[in-house]
Amino acid sequence: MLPIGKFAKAGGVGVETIRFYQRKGLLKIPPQKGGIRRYGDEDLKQLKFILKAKAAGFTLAEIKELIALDSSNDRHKAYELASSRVTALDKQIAELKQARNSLQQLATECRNSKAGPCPIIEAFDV
Amino acid sequence: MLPIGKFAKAGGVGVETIRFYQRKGLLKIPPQKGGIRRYGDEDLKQLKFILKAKAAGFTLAEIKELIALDSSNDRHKAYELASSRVTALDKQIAELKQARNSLQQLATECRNSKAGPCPIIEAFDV
DNA sequence: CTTGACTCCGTACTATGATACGGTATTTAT
DNA sequence: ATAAATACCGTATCATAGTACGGAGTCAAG
Repeated sequence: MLPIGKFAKAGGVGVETIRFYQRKGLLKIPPQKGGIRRYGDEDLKQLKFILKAKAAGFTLAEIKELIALDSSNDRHKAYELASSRVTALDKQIAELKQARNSLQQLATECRNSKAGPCPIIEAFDV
Repeated sequence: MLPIGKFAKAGGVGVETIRFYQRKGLLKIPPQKGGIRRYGDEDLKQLKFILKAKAAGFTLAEIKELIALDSSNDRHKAYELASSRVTALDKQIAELKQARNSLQQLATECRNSKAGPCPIIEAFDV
């Protein structure tokens, strides 16, 4: 049973982030021993859940929803949330790829051409 | 020469966004006719520059830098900004792809399996 | 048994990118 | 010529995701 500092370190986040998640209702407040909260494996699991979902692009609000589904075991809702996130990710990835390729193109042109205005600036200019 | 409302519409943004960009120094304040600002082609070009650069993932602060480069014509700096943005985009795209694929996998599993706990929740849980 | 590290709590502040509000001035359409 | 629609300006507020601060309490090691 870890105090908040070690718990945060175990999750790779700051102490204030833990407290922030608690205030947001994403992490429950564990039982206290003499005013000091002690965190166990379940809490760490929950924290890692949050961090993984975050890495998948879920917002904290969506993560809160997912956590609620955990109790209700509403697979359909979970499926929908995941699917719409996949769609959103696809869109975002496509956009970023597009931006990435144009930008790469411009950077190369900028390096290869000596005369005239910088192609990078110019491209955004038109 | 358009007033701010039509100018904003022409760029596909809100009036307040124009004013916000002006305050941030991204858009210059055009000459006024009796207290009312009138926007021309150059202003629209500048606005579209900002929007395109934003779409490429530049922050407003970076865009401000790019705009400054426009005047100084510092190709080397522009190349560096673009390159580091390409690198950042590559990293971001890779991460999103990873997240996307795991999530897709989970969504499929969730739909195909009937028994046991929801794989989506479970995956984040472990 | 004290000193230093850690915790708790509430509140405030940060960054980013807008968006809204309220009062005044100006423009435009009828 | 007057009323509705716009514009101007400064300030405030929002959303998201934290980060920081100050004072009081607690814990652990020498």
